[in-house]
Amino acid sequence: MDKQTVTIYDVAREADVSMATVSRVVNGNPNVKPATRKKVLDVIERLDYRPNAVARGLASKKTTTVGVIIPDVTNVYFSALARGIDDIAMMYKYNIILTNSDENGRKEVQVLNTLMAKQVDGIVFMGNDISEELRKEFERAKTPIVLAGCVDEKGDMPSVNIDYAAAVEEAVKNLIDRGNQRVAFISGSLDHPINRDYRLKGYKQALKKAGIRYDDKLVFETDYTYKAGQLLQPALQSVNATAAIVGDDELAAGVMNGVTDAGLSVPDDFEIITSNDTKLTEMVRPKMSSITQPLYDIGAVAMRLLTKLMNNEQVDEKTILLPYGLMKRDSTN
Amino acid sequence: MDKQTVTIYDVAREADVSMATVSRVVNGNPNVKPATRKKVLDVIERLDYRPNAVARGLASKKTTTVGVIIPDVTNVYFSALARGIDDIAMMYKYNIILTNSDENGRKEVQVLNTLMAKQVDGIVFMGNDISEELRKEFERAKTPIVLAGCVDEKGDMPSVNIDYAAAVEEAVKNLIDRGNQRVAFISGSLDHPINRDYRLKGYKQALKKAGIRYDDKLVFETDYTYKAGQLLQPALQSVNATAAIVGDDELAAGVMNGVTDAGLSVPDDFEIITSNDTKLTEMVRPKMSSITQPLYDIGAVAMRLLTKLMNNEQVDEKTILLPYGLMKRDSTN
DNA sequence: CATCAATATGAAAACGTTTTCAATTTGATT
DNA sequence: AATCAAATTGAAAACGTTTTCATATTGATG
Repeated sequence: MDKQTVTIYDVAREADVSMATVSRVVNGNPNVKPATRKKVLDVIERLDYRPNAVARGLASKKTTTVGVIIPDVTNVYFSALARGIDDIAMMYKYNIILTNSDENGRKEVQVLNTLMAKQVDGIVFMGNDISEELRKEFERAKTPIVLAGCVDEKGDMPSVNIDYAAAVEEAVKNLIDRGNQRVAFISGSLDHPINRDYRLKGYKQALKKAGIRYDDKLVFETDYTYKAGQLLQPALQSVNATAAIVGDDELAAGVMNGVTDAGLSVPDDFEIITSNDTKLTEMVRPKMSSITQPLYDIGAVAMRLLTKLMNNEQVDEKTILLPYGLMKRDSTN
Repeated sequence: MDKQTVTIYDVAREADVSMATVSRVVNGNPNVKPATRKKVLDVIERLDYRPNAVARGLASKKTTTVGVIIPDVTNVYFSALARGIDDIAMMYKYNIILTNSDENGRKEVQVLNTLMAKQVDGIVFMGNDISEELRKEFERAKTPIVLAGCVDEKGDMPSVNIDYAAAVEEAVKNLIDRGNQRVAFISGSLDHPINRDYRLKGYKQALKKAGIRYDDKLVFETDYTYKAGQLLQPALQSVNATAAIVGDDELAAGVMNGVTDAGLSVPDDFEIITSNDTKLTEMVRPKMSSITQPLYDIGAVAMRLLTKLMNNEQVDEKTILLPYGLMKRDSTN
């Protein structure tokens, strides 16, 4: 009934060697005579011995597990990053402990502590904001942490992103160039640095270069949800917006459907550019033009960076910006 | 530089008690005199002691971690289940190690073994098929395993699903009742029991009850991808299908867009019912009618069931069927 | 064949907890 | 005051590895 586990000690006894030797062959240490290695391997096979990773973790102080804090796996943007993270993690023999934070500061702190208690070798953090409390926890953590799709206000943590300001600026310029004088800026909370310090900045910059006066009535701060976007239509109409740059694809889909459901035509009456280029952009009609981001790669590169940090390898640049683009689809002319 | 960790031993020394007592207060064991408890708690606070979960896992043979095998986090259907799993896991103080399997049998087996090596207390498995090899691994695992959104051919593993056959039958009947004589059946591989033994069976049953002859030209076996669905349009037209029951929402979105992009009208020329009721159904236009499944709940209930199994609690029913429904939206008349 | 360096091995000490069992203290009851 | 049960505590043995250090063993070299 009880799990009759076979331990390294059993193998050692059967193979008539010491535990140390078994450990060596299991870990591929070359200092083992081929004959001994074979003998041990045979016993391992015969006994169906599987090393206990927990014991290993205790002894070696390495768990080959990394923590991943994600706002919500259900969100296409984040799950794309998560996939990149997991693939690279697996490639380097790590597993990931995945936890949803709902962007809730308290939950984030708590989850971080659990992960540290579990002795993860590193952490990838995704989220739109880093609360002061969380930052403090990050600082006292001895474990390497990298941010993915998440900007660090103070700019000192390893991170992987695109240049959101430049991307938004380019997108907005694109809309203005086609004659849109009143371009709405729709994003999540402006408390989030990514929105306040990057996207909005790019937006303003584009207006400025085009000689258009900034009008804060055109700035919409909302939830990152489909529903929230859909409900925005009347407000957009009331400020005479003819186009919008939107910070999230689900949100953008909501905006677009709100607009079309109200009888307007996208892109003829209203143009939309969204920000994350998830597969959702291709599934809605019209297909949404978008800033393109290498989502999978952001996760993958973040994880790769983390492996280097965990290995104490020299890393040249801790703040990585990946290239972005602009993909024209059918929500713009 | 090296992590200067404070251990239970440090606390014991400072508080002038034994490790055993510290362990007791940390674990909320009631057999500790209040005064002692306070003394220990104070030292813990002062030293900022954090129990090492790995050591704890080794000593107690419990890791409070469960493994989750998922085909692809990026898939809305599965990520919805995953979210339910994680929430309940967290509620019961478990963490989840999440690994993508890509439905690749070899990878599944390998991942399962890694999870077992890491001594997870339980496993939730999602996937469309259980290969023979995998089944064998499942059987020799001493760890409880539950299937979520995944039918077990042999019917002996704990699982949480809906009654796919009945749901599909009802959906197809719905289409037939509105006059559709040629209803296409579009799903993923028919090698998967869920398609072959349940959905297709429900489909045939509905035809039979309506007195319509089964025509295998109307059965389309394809990938669960948007693209695959989109490319199906010519084939659908060539067999004069006027409606379809589709096994996956992304796939269905592809089918629908393929049809509309070809100039046909949904639902007037072609009706569609999809199967998973993910949020995607609301985002496309027309919105897709769907079999409704309590996705989040399937994950949640599966995890809850797992907690019972892990605790050796009595469970009355190991094969759980959750209620389904039919949601009429705009892809049907 | 003596010597020395390299190569293989093993003994035992970590790693940081939980848990068992016995010992001690406490408090209530005569 | 004596007794006994219950409540608290501590010592030490797990848990299953890795790793250090010393010891054998081997092979090459002069």
